[in-house]
Amino acid sequence: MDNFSADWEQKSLINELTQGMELAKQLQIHLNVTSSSHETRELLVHKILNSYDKALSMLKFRAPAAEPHPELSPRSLTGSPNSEDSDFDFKDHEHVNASRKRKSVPRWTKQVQVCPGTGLEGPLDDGFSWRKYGQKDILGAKFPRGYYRCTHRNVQGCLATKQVQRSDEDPTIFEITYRGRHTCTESSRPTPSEPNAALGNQPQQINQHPPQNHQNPQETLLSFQTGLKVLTKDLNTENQPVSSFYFPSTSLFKAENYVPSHTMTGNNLMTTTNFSPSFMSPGTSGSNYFSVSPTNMTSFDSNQALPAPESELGGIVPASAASATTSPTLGLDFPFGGLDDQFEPTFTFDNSRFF
DNA sequence: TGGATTTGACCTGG
DNA sequence: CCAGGTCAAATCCA
Repeated sequence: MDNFSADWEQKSLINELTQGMELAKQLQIHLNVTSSSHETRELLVHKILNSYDKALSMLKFRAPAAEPHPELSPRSLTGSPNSEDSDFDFKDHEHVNASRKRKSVPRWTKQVQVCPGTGLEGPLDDGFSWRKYGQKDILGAKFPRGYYRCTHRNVQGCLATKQVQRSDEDPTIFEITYRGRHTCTESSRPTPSEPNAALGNQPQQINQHPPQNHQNPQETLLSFQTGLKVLTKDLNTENQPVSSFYFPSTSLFKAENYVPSHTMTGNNLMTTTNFSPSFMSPGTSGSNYFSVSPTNMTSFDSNQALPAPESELGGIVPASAASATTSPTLGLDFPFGGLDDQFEPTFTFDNSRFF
């Protein structure tokens, strides 16, 4: 695996950089062509940024072979969660190595901006069902942080959790940190039939899990259209270890998917939906699939990807469900008033912070 | 009535 | 010791 991964990763890296260069060339051409629309240019810019972002992520994550230590400890459902969660932070790179011990749970952050006027209440619906289990005031933060876990935790043992923190500087921005992958099956994924998913209003989430390719771009897109903007800055992911059960073959599979996925995504977004360029921000299409090291990807796929159409991230939102019932579901429910109604969610992944 | 949210207390890591 | 994260009882809502 190592060899394969390393090799694949290197190729992917080269591929991303090459792609970025090609896109830059295209952009240059478009800049000289009056007929080219602003959107087109912006789109190219986003793609370029995305490519570089991926490339950087690959370099950053090139970690020691990632290996998922799968510790599947089924953490006792009741047990102190900390163990798992505490996992590790990608925040510090260094920790990564050190963290080897801990099983880390994949973790990635997105920033979602909710724009007023969109009518979205919850900022995001990532397609998963989340249940809020806590809220805490964070030092230095104006707004409290909300803690959510997968609704199916008890039933299916899905350990995915997410934290939603509203930005101090811009209340319309929510930083969502996802941890762990969804191991639950469809339950979470929003089925068309499900109210959650269906809710058009909901902001959809945009989850992006790194690894994923899975999701229906279209669904996502639709959601997006609703009003979300997703900016994915970075993603971090770790791989998840847990997946012992995931299919072995993944790597290949992923690899294949991986590449294409971007493309697809990008295309879909653009063609299928009319996203505003902004939407496509670097993060967006690309970001969704951001770069995750192959290794990681592997893991992800299996887990999240599939199930998760939800969000790729796994994260976000139960809201959907919630939305149906209560706004909070999304996970963005903060007591503070109402932003919700009117924001356009933008997701941003920050890998940076993890590095 | 069941499921979800709220919220203060408790636990854990740095 | 402190801050972050989770638990769990109380409460709310459909």
